[in-house]
Amino acid sequence: MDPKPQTALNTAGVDSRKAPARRGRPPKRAQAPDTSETILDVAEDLFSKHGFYGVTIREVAREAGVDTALVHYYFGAKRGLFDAVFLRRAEILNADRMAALERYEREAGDDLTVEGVINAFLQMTLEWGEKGGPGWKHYFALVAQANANPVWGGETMTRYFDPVVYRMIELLKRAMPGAPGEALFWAYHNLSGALTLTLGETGRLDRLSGGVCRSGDLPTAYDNMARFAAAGFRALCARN
Amino acid sequence: MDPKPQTALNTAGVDSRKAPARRGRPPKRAQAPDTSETILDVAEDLFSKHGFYGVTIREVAREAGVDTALVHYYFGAKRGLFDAVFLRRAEILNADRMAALERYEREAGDDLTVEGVINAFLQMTLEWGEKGGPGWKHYFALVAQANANPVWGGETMTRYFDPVVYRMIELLKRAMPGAPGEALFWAYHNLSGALTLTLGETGRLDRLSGGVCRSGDLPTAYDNMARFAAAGFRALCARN
DNA sequence: GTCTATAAGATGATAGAC
DNA sequence: GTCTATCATCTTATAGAC
Repeated sequence: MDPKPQTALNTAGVDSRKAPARRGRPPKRAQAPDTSETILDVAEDLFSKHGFYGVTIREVAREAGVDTALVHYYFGAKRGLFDAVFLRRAEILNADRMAALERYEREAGDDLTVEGVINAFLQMTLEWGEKGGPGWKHYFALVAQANANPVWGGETMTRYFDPVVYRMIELLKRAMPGAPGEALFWAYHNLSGALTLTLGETGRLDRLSGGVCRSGDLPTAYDNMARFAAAGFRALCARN
Repeated sequence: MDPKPQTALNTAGVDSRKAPARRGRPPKRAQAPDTSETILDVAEDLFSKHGFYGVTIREVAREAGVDTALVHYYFGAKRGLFDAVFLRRAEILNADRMAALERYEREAGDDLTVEGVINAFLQMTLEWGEKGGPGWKHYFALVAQANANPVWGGETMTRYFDPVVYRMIELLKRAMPGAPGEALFWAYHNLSGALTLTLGETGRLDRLSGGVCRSGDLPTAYDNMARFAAAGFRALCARN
């Protein structure tokens, strides 16, 4: 029923990510872009564009060059495929973001700043967005839509991404001693909206600005987002 | 083929909105919650929860208590139904927001402030969200998802909502003389993300904060959003 | 305006051969 | 692991009666 459990999916090779130096016994199927990864890549692309109900198993199978039965063989029901897509990069991203926050904490010592924490929090989405290839772009577009979904969005985002948010808020509390917890949560809510809109790269800003600003210009987008959010956090957390 | 053109849809009664004092000849079918409005209400609810592909004409018809053929009779293809849902409140909202900005412009005279402009921009989404009933909540959830959609989101948001954004940016230029146009667009991008996440009321913040903050507490959400965004606009637009 | 009936095709999922 | 074949169901959409 479940020949390839979801929790093991992320151990397979991920496009564009350099494999660490090999130690001990080689992981299973480490040599080639295997079939299940191809299916996940195709599903990720299609789900990110058309949503869960807008994609058929047949389309995924056709684009991946396999039969529909094989998709069911690997992932069970359609929902299983979707969950596997969501989980694959979530685990990588979470580990990376947590490491970035901890690296910043170490390097900053007692001189934590709001800007520094926010930059550390945003750093890995910028890096994967810039250097992760189309797979990561599709994934981020999927996360952006999950964040906006009123039915399962809140629950999904909480389940996958809250731990790293708590870690960031913890550091922000040290950067702004005395900041009310409520204000930190509300400020994060605003940053979260800005971040997921940026992740989506929907092109709206391009049209609105007549081409002056580009959704795909991630360094500029993140620089502006970080400065906007830092000022916003300060404004909400200042005692008055 | 099109017995009820889309541009006329919004002239029918909208739930929860008080009709203005009647003048001249009464509008067609002003007396009852007519069938096509019921269909739109049901479709709005379902589309906002499950997206375009996640809703079937049969579901809409069943919930509305009519036959599927009647849905096609009023709105043509499924896409026509979706567009009609989207357009109905967009026209109302645009007129209201534009009026709110112009009212603020008149009242503020030469003393325009960043906070004032942002509050005027946000005012009507807060009011309809608070007092518009479930129909407006569903509509806002739908807009939130449109804003996050990478395929048609950018184009859709531009088409429906850009005029009022240009008006706001124009006023912000007067509140912050010398602000670079690029910075204003990037700042708006961040506000737009925060606003649509707020509109979605996905409940994520409730879980994240352990109940301390509530997505449905709109006055608090808008107050924090306005202060967050005002500080963000100032930070990005300051000459340095 | 509203319904019945139905066309014409797509869908998720599985059993079983290789 | 991979494919063929197939089931039972659901889908959008329309023609035509009332």
